[in-house]
Amino acid sequence: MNGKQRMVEQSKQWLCDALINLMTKENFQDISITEIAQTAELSRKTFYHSFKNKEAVINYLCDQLFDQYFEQLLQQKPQVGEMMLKTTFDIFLNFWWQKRDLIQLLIRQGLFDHMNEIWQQKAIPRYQQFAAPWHVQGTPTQVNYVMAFQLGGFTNILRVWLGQDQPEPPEQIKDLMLLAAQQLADSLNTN
Amino acid sequence: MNGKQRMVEQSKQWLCDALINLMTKENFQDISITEIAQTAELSRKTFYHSFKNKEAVINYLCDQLFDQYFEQLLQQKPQVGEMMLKTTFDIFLNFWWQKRDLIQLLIRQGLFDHMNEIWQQKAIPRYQQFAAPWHVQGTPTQVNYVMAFQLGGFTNILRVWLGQDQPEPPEQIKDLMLLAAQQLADSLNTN
DNA sequence: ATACAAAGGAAACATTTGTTACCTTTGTTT
DNA sequence: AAACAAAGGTAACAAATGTTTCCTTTGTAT
Repeated sequence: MNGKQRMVEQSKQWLCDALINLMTKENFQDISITEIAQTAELSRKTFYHSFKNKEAVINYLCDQLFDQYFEQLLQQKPQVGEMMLKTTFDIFLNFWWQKRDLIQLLIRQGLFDHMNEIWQQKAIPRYQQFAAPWHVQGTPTQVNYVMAFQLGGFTNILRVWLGQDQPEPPEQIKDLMLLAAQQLADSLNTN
Repeated sequence: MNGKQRMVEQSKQWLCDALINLMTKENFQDISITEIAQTAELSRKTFYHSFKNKEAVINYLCDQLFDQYFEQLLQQKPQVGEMMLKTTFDIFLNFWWQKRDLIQLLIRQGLFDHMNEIWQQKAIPRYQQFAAPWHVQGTPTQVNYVMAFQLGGFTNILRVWLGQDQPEPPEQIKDLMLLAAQQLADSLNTN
């Protein structure tokens, strides 16, 4: 990354930070571009040079979050076989526990689904080149749906978990998630 | 419902229809309130009387969809025990298959998560007074997470399914969903 | 070192948004 | 039937949005 690009990225980051900062005090809807630019000590022109609108800032933020998550997942690459689901849960829960302040802010501002949209769009292609718990056998279509189901389940647990004012520590949620998966499995076995 | 209320509901419905109509031709972001009002042959004043903004129209629409779904679910109330999960899948898939044109429109316009948000918020309290497949034993917290997981899974399958130009017929998806649940169950049993 | 391209600032601009004031129409109540 | 309240229409309004013009600054390339 050269100096020019770094300059742009820096501006984007400042605008992001400004928006997050404002969101702790004010409703997302009521925050104006002028306000964001002023807080970031940049001109409105620079805002519109960096982003299309307010939502695009959230997109950028979520993109970054997602990339961080995937980086961490690749480092601690869960091994296929036993414990894989548990390890994946662990990485998932610990990552989002670290980011809980930001996520709670997004949830309170009604922007969680915005994140979810980006998450789902980026996750599906990425997981296709990666051994995930749902990567068992099956046609590509089957894998896709199995993945969608589990990914949706994970994300929604995240929503419920961090949507609370005082979320439980990640270890407790891990047990609850295992129970959730187990109960689903049981409801199949009664047929 | 008296005539006055009916009048308001009628206006809301016309505005809804107008927005849906415009969304088939134009990007949601680019549709102005003026345009919606003109298409509905009502004044901007009436729009602002009925809704806070464009998003509120989508909320209203999604509220209606949700209520319709739940009505159908209560009519065909799946019985606890065997086949419950399958019956629930059936109702779910057939309902959304009927509504696929609208859902596909929402997905293409990036409004699926908007629907998801409303869905999740309304579903969790409702399902608490209703025997659902995840209503097995456990503390309220446990039931809540089990429910969140499955609900998120269902919704995300819906996204992937109807996000396609030519979605498979519901029967095929039902098999895929059962497979998804089964594979999750299997990945637990290998531990 | 100079020329060049990309980024930022200032300010003006048309549009859109959300709100308001005033008036007319319509359904409800007594 | 008369009075009233709620809804719709017209038109004006301030504020915010998104775009443009012109100019300055700052890295990059030759």
